[in-house]
Amino acid sequence: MKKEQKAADNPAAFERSSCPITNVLDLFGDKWTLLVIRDLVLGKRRYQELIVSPEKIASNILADRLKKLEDAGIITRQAYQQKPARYEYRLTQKGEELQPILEAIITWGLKYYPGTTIFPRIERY
Amino acid sequence: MKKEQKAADNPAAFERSSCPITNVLDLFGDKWTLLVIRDLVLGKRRYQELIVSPEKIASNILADRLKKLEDAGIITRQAYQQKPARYEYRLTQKGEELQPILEAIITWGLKYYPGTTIFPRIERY
DNA sequence: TATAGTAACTTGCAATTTGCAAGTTACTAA
DNA sequence: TTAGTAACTTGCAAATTGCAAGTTACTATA
Repeated sequence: MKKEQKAADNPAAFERSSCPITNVLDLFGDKWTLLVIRDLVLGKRRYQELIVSPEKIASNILADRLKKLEDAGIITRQAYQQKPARYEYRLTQKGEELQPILEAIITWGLKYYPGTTIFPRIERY
Repeated sequence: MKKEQKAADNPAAFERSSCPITNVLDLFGDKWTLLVIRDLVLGKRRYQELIVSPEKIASNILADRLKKLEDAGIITRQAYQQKPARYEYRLTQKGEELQPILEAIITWGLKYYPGTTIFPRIERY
């Protein structure tokens, strides 16, 4: 639906409605974004670390999701070297506070998808 | 990616990986499915009740999501009259147990999307 | 008998997103 | 000069989303 028509119904200028769930899903409602958050929680930082996962995320999808998360203030992108510039991604406070959502999903998933197991955190110095 | 190649990497035959989050997102990782669950939690039962929401879900998307949720055992579809057959949808126990996920999303959403408010439950007899 | 209304969808198709796989950039190392 | 690396971008086919009209199986009304 056109943004202008939704705006008419929606004076506070949320994208689809004033429901918090709707607004969260506007950012996280796809199959990949919360998996990127998972991997950052587990300690991955660099693009090459994030691209390696059993789910085999496509590199244009990973790049797209990282950009959206950065724009939303969920993660930061920081250079760890200069020539050439290379970057690490970290969760912000806002991003860290997504963990209860992941935990609730894990709780439900472990119960209803027997045989699933939580992935280990990677060691970081 | 082809299902056969993923199956090779994935002996327990999960769609993408053995992570519980991944499996939950295989069903809920889109912008609409958790909103359908929200509306069922709020007491909506019939298709015409579910189709009316500020987010203006498309009727083919609603039908598609209800079918998927029924196939996954999250909701039931029961006739409330016979001629013509007309149906109500209810959450199963498995579906009710999604509420902690919605609650975690709401908690984060209320904090980070100021001005959002939780929708009221509808009165039911 | 004809017409209108209702609820629960289905359909055709355009627009958008996903995902494959190759390519690009800006460096360093050999 | 060539190869390697990390972080993406690109072109394009396949899949999904979403619009809006249509269908089905009934009942109500004139």
